[in-house]
Amino acid sequence: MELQLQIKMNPALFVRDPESTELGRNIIRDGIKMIHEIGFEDFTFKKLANQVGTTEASIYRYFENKHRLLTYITTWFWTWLEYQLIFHTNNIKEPAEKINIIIKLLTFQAADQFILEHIDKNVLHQIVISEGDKSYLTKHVTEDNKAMLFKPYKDLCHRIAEVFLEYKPGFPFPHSLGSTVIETAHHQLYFKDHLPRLTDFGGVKSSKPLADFLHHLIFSALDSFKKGKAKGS
Amino acid sequence: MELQLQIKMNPALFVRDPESTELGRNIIRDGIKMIHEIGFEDFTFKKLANQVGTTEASIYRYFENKHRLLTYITTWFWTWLEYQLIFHTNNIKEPAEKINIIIKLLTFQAADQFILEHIDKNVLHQIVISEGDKSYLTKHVTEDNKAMLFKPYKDLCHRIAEVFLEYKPGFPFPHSLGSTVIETAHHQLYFKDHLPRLTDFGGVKSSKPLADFLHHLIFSALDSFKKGKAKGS
DNA sequence: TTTTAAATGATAGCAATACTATCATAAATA
DNA sequence: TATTTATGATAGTATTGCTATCATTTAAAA
Repeated sequence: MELQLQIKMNPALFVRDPESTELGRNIIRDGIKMIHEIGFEDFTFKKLANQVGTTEASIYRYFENKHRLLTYITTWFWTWLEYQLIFHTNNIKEPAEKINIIIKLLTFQAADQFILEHIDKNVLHQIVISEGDKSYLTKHVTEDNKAMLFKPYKDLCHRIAEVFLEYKPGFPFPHSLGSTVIETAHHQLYFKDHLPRLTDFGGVKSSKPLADFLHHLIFSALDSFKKGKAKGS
Repeated sequence: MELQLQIKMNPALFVRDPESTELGRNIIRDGIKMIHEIGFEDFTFKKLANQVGTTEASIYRYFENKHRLLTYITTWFWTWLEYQLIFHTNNIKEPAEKINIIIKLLTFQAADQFILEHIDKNVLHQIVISEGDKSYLTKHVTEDNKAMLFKPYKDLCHRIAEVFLEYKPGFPFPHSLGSTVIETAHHQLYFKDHLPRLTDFGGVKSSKPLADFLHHLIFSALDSFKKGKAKGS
């Protein structure tokens, strides 16, 4: 059986649905490739048009601007990651085990059970690490947020928060711990490769030490919480 | 006594030292103001020139481009924050108390003992929260890092790491915890204001719940560590 | 199969951005 | 007073970030 998954994206993200045509899928595929190669700042629709073998105008028929395309692909990633979480934690009873799966997913150590022909997920992960924050670090966050553009990120965060609460009912910071863990996973990977002195894993190739760090961070935060007491120490 | 502090900046950050002239200081002052008002993406040297009452060309005599100006001001902030840390923890014996001061500083709850006439530190803090990450999330990080542009950030992180180690010798992730805490302080403040569902402090004005969260995160991570055992749980 | 609609290509154009260069003048320093 | 240094004024250029028009190809509906 070959499993073909289609992630339904928020229509507010695009002008014309890129999944509906060959050209649209090429724009996504080469867009991911190109943003990864030259970085979001140097990336332009003109360059992308050349790569895809189409015109600038045609790309604008799919995406309002390059920022929307970035939000599209990062959002795609969040949706995919939430699906991974649901899939991998299915039938698992122990919340502690679920947390371990979350850590594996965030550090990209879990096997993916389905293939998406035109999307290179490792490259996509790199983009989310290096450029992902830029999708919401803008003056139009509030507007974008109202258009529900960040819902997949919030859904993922909420789902993680629920697992934390399942493990430790009454824990007062499940969402903040959730977003912190997601962000930290990315930042620490970025720092490891580019600013290693900000981490303790400089020079290490494996993402295991990062997983250990996240593991320690999460479980110590949850385990040390005693009901009726928000502060540690 | 009026204390006038001059932060010596890495000359690689500028073409001509903006602290050396009136115009330079105006560029910094209005630059901070303007980046805060319209956001880094929409900010241009032409607009800044208009605001300052000078020409585009003159601004280019001080900074290579707007990205360098951003790095200049965020770096200034890190240097200032490290100084604050040194000042506020001076003569304090207990590492636990030092950690509490770090939390206060990161959540901007500590009083500043000196004035810098042309720099609005609250606005600067907002910029570091909203735009700061963009100074190193580029394709030229490695180059910039070699030019030591991020040294102040790394110094601050290292100093925090030292306090963590002082509190808990042998703790295996002092730098990662340091950078995580710095980043988390900023992200959670940003989320609180713009994407509140990613936090547990939505609607709360005070930064006290964030301070509580950071407090819990740090102390649980440090306290739960037992020698010879890297993992929690 | 025809007709009609939808998607793409080709081309043009325009205001703004991100610079670089030149020269004159004003201000500070030797 | 001579001379360096800083700024202002102005111009120019390639690229970016779009929008618009019209012809053509492709796909869907009649």
